[in-house]
Parts: sequence; C-alpha cells; structure tokens
Amino acid sequence: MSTAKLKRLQSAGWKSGSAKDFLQLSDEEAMLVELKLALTDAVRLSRQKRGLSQIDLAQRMGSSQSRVAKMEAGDPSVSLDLIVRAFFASGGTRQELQRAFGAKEKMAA
Amino acid sequence: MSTAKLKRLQSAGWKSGSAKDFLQLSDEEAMLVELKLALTDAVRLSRQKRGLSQIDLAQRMGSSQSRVAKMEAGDPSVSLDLIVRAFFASGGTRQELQRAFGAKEKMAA
DNA sequence: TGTGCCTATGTCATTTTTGACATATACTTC
DNA sequence: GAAGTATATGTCAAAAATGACATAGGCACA
Repeated sequence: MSTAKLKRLQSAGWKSGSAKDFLQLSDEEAMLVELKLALTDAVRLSRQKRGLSQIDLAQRMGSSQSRVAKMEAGDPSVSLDLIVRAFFASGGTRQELQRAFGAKEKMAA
Repeated sequence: MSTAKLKRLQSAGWKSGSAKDFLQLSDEEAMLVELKLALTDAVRLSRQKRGLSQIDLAQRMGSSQSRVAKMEAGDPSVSLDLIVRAFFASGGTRQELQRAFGAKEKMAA
C-alpha cells in the first residue's frame, strides 16, 4: 500500500495505518477499505476521462459536490454503494469496474 | 435477468421488474442492483462451500443471522458494503470477488 | 409427536450515511 | 486584485442501514 494512500487514509480519519496492520481493523474490514480506495481512484479517473467536474458528476447521480469530494479524498463516511453508483454515473462500465476491482496499487511505496 | 431473480427482487421489495425496465430506476441504480444480486449469490456459494451456516457467517463478521438471511434474499435494505464484507468473511478472496463481479446471469430466462 | 438445526421475515432503537449548505483554498484569466 | 471555476472541508437534520430479538417454517431424525 502506497504511502500516499496511507496519508489519505490517516488524514481522512481512518483508524489504521496500513489499512489493518497498525490497528484494529479485521481482515475483511481491511480488504473492504482497500477495495474502496481502489474504486475511488477509478471514479476519479473515469470522471476526469470524460471531462466531468465533481459538480457534473454529483448532478448526474443526484448527489452533491461535497460528497464527491469526500469520496475522492477517501473519506470513511462514504459508502461503497455510493462509490459504485458514482463509477457507473461517471460512464464506467461493469467491465471497467471489474478491472478496477482487481487493480493492485499502481505506484510503489 | 432470470425470472427467479426477478421474483426475488419483487418479493423482496424492489421497486422495479427487470431491475430497471419496469420502473423508475436510473441506469446506475439498475447496474448497482444487478451487481448486488450477483455478489449476493457469490456470498451464498462461498458460505456454503465452506460449510458455514448463516449464524456462523454472521458471527464471523459481527452481524446477525437475520441480516445474512435478508442479504441472501436480495433485500434492498442491505448495503453493498455489508455484502462485500460478508463475502470476505466467508473466506472469499479478492480474485474471487472480481470474478463474481464480472459474472453474468448464469441461468437463462 | 417432539427435539434440534437452519433459514425466513418482521420490528425497532441506535448508528451510519446522506444531500445540502456554507465556506475555504487554489488556479486561471482578465 | 477581482471574478470565475474546480476542489476541499466542516456541519447538520433527515434518511437509510444496522444488530438484536422474536418468531415462524422447513426438514431431518428419533
């Protein structure tokens, strides 16, 4: 897990360091967190690829700019449901989502 | 989408028929619903494969049997977060999850 | 019949997530 | 420096999801 992402996690209020190692996250909670982060990146990429602002995306999915921002910042208050809805609303396909799901960390630590 | 699943959806309280066609679901909502159903099946399979009862799984993930049952029944009150946690808690791996993500309907209508 | 185990379904108080709003920061372009 | 656009962050009332519990149905086996 990249340090950049850890920073995002910590500053965003996650309880642990490496999404498990540092603290009390159970295995499946840790895996869920990593999954969320991977998808979060996918959403930003998909959104930018289609030239959408956070406001544009928020409107498309009936949400608000602040929620999209929090989402992309890795804020733990954002549900996986919302992330996936955002991915689809940004134009992402199920195949792309599947790929994003498998994607491991891109940048080395 | 199989009729069996539609039945499950309808009896479980979903607003639409074919997870979009019949009623007011937006595109990304429909896609999310289908995704949830696919994962829901994956959870049941994974759970049964390891010989876990709903109670066993509930304990592993700090939830309750009724919630697991609702989940497997396709109840709309169950979040994607919980479904994914259940999948991991049932022993599923990220790779298996990814496969479940791509899996199209297995039975023809 | 009755006992045991698993799953389904309903209810509900508590917790979490939500959209909305305000406001701040950063970066252009004038 | 003002004005415009994009993003970040905090707050909050409302809505949704949660675990717990009760209870019913099914199915085996005695």
